[in-house]
Formats: sequence, C-alpha cells, structure tokens
Amino acid sequence: MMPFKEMARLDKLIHEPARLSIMSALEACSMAEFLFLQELTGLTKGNMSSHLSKLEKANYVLIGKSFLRKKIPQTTIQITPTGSQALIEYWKQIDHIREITKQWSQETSIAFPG
Amino acid sequence: MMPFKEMARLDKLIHEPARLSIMSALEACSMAEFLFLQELTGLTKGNMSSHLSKLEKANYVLIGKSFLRKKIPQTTIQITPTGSQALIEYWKQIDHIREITKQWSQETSIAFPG
DNA sequence: TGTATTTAGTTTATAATGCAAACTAGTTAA
DNA sequence: TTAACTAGTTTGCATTATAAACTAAATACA
Repeated sequence: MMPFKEMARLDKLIHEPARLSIMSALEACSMAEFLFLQELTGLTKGNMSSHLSKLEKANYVLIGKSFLRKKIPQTTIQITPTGSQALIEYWKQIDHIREITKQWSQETSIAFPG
Repeated sequence: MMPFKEMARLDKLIHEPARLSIMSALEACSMAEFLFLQELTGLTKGNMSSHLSKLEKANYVLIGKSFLRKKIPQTTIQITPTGSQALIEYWKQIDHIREITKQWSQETSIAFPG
C-alpha cells in the first residue's frame, strides 16, 4: 500500500492531542487523580471529563470514584492494558509511517531526479 | 513545562491525518498532480479539494491550474518552503514530546517506585 | 443558624471540522 | 444530440472538541 494511506488508519481516539496527552500521562503514572491529570495536561475540567468518558467507553482507561475521608469526591484514573497496547500501537504506526515515507521519498528522488 | 501540555501546541493543520498524508506526499514529490495525490492518499476528490484549500490558505502549498493541450484542466500542487518548514517542525515536536515523556516517565517511576 | 464560597467534577450548547454527495463546466463517445 | 466521462468545487450533514453553565456536597464566616 502507498504509505500515505496508512495515516488514515491512525487510531483517532489516541491521535487527538488532548487525549494523546492524557494517555501519555497515564502511561507514565500507574494511577492519577483527576485534578493531577488536569494540571499535567492543562485541559479544562469539562474538556478533561468528556475526553475521559470517551477513553473509558473504549476501555482505554479505568475510572474509579471514591471519597477522601468519606467526604471529598476523588476520581482516579488508570490506563488499562487495552489502552496501553493501543498507545504502543499508535507510536509504532507513527514510526512505520515515517519510515516508509522516507523510503518512498528516496525511491521517488531516484525515479525523478533533479 | 509539563511535557503533556506541549501536545496541545501541535500544528493542527498538519496533525490532521488527511493533511499529514498530503503534506508528506508533497514533501517527497517536488510537484504532484491533483489526481496523483488523490491516489497516493486515498482521499475522495471533495475531501482532497477542501484540505488543499486549507493548506493553500496557510501558504503551506502552492496550487497551479493549467490546461493540458489547452483542454483538460490540470491542477498541480507543490509544497512551499513555509509548508516544508512546518512539516519539519511538526516531526521535531513529535520527537521532542516522545523524548520528554519518556524522561518524565522514568523520573516518575523513581519518585514513586512499585 | 443561614448564606456565601469553594471544590470536584458533569452536562449542555456552540463553534469548528472532516467528509462525501451533489453540483459545475467542459470533453469525448455513440 | 444526448449520454457519459473528467477534473475538480461547493454544499450539507454528522461528528467532535471546547468551555460555559450547571450540580452536589463541604467549608467559611458573620
């Protein structure tokens, strides 16, 4: 297949920058609180919340709600094995795309020099 | 800055997969015809056309219209120096993000082992 | 005690965007 | 002469990212 068609297959759930940053942060922390994650990513609360919902729906993250000292609500987020795998796949695909694009570029410059 | 905030700054004009494939293809070819580019990327004509318009508006590509044997319209597309630079910057930023994310990940696992 | 503010999120409304179907304008075929 | 093809553009629709508005509970303070 032509290398460029491969880009259309990138996992859009991960590709979106806000979610890519969430997923990357979660891959680094084994578990993160909502507010900590918000600070790391710089997203607004509403934005965080809706992106997390999408990731949860895809089973990329696990969201746990509990209460601190039985009072203050605390939401914790973990990446799931599915999510972790998807992130790895995503970067692998990015690498592959860059590699074959570079190859194709070289072949083209040989075929049509100057 | 936290690494994850950097993702929000990715050039969205290039980040979008359809346009990333257009830009990558154009970086490889010095000049491409509309239909050739369409075949390379697998995009529909309508889709190609609107993405190219956006890239043109940003001065990332140069679009030339001419007529083959004075009859058949032929659109040729070239990447501009601005576009080429933007693409290079984009990949540089991706690399940087991955690097600092990896670093941050290591630091975190030292700070919070287990 | 009551009311004002803060905290921790969720829901809603909006604006932007990607996408292909429908359209345009010209060419060739039957 | 009308039907079908070519090379693209425009339009309308569905999806999506975003922040503002909202909810529900806890605390401050007067």
